[in-house]
Amino acid sequence: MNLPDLNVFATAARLGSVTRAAHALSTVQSNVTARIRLLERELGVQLFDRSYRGITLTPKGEQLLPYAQQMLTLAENARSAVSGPGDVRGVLRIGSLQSTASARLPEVLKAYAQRHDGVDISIVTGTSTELIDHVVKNRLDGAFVSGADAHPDLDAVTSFVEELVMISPAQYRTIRDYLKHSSVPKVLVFRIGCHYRRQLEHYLAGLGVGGLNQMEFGTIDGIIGCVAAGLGVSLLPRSVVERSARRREVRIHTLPRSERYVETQFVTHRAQVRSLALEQLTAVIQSDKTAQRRA
Amino acid sequence: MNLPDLNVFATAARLGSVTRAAHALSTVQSNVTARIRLLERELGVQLFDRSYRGITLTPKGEQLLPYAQQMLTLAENARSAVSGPGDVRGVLRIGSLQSTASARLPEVLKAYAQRHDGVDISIVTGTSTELIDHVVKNRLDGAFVSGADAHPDLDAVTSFVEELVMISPAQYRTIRDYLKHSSVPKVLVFRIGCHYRRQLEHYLAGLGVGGLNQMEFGTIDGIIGCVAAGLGVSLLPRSVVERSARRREVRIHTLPRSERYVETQFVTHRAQVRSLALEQLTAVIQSDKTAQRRA
DNA sequence: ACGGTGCCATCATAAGTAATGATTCTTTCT
DNA sequence: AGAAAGAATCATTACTTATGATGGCACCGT
Repeated sequence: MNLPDLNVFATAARLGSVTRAAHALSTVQSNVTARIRLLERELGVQLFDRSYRGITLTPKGEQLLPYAQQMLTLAENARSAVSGPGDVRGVLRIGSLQSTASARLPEVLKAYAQRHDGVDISIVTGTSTELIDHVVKNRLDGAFVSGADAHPDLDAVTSFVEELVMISPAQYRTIRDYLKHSSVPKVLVFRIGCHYRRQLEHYLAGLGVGGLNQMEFGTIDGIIGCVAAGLGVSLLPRSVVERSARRREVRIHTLPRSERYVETQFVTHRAQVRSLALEQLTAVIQSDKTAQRRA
Repeated sequence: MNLPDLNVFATAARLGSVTRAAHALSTVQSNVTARIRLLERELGVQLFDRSYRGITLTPKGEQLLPYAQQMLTLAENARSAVSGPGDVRGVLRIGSLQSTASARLPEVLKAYAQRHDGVDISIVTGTSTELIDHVVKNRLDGAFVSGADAHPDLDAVTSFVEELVMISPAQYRTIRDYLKHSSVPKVLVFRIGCHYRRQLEHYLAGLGVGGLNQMEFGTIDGIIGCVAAGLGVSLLPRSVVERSARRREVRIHTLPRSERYVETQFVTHRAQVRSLALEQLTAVIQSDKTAQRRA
């Protein structure tokens, strides 16, 4: 087992294709095949299932992948610890809530990219529960989530504090006003699992509203648009609403203090070896946070 | 950077000699030299200082070593995760208090060796503070210590609960009896830093005895012998005293409940990748503990 | 001072591994 | 059936690694 071969393995696993891995590694297809076969022979197990459409990891391959990744990041870290950072490169797989992605991430990523280009960042969005699962299962290097209820396998740092606001069609001046006019309030939420939804339910329960009529959305603008059109209300970070092109079409209701704030945390796997790129990203998040606090 | 070369590097670092590393790895000296030089060229730093007596790590080399070790244990772990454990081999560097080493370790090591031979274990003894430092600095894989005051970098599991007893020359029937006859009590202890010493001071302070006259020893039998000869008193685990050939020559005083027990813990580095051999050792320790409890 | 000893570096050569490009095999899509 | 996409195989070339012999350096004992 040696590191170059593990790198070939990990790349092929990521790209799902021998040919594409060969291109990515600037070598030829037959070589990638040979390296992988060597690994398989050495370990005595099949790592990939081959098909006409490419390759997919076998369960054994899935098992090997995290080890391979850790060894490779350790090698990277060792290199830069010993012979100076050089330019950090690699891939960071980051997850984010959609609201964070649209309102907060651009700034963070811009700051990050300015300081450290050479790192490719891929962002996937999802609900907190999904993202946390991905980080735990090592399919993401880190994620911005809400309410990471102190998961034992995760490290979390608070990255943003969001003010939540409720939005309603523009004609209602207060939330009670809206509730009065719609016997069963309609609530527009992101996909199920989103943390904001619980917050919203809790708040409305406090106002004596029980059964919610829920609609699920994939995009922020969809939600705001539908609220504007009178379809229902929603709960979103103020930063998201303010940034929307359609913000004049809805009314923004400030929430009582106790319900108002929600923390977005950046979570990473505790037991995993942290790549330099990831260290740098957390550093940027931290500095962004202090900048925010000063403002 | 590849794993075989890192293994050469780590072995050479451990043995402090190119030639001996070559023997240990069943290759030739010139090859070891070449592998190391390749690593040095690749990283652009000097890893060893060469002298006529062998080689020693440079600071850069020291930096690299823990990374190399982690990658190598990860490779081992990966291999056995994917293609079954095979036989685990390697080196475990374990630290122990001298009292634990003489009274408790033989049993543990015997149980371990029965189940998993092929692992070489080296035991070094020292005081808790020394050993903890070694584990933190990664010069030991684990250590049996007392009073590992929740060091943030260490994981600790309680491995033995020792009953401490005081021993005095045989003619004194109680501790007070001894104290009456010697205005400044002499206390025989292991090297400074030993946790038992604090315990003893605390206990004697409770009996109204202040300034202790202390003598330092390197061996258990030395202490017991000197106590027998009337030189002073000491505080030791009952298991140690009972096992001594000279136990009839001293009197054993049971301590009050509150001072009686001390826990020996097995500590390991929290952030370090754990080798399989180390996992197995902790497993043996755990099972030994439950066996002990049942007895 | 001088040969002996232990240790590392260097070098030419042999042995072994890895990369390439061309070709073949397999599976699906049209 | 033919085309397309993708992986395996293979002979060849390029490169790395291992070997054993040799040389150099710093000490040690006489």
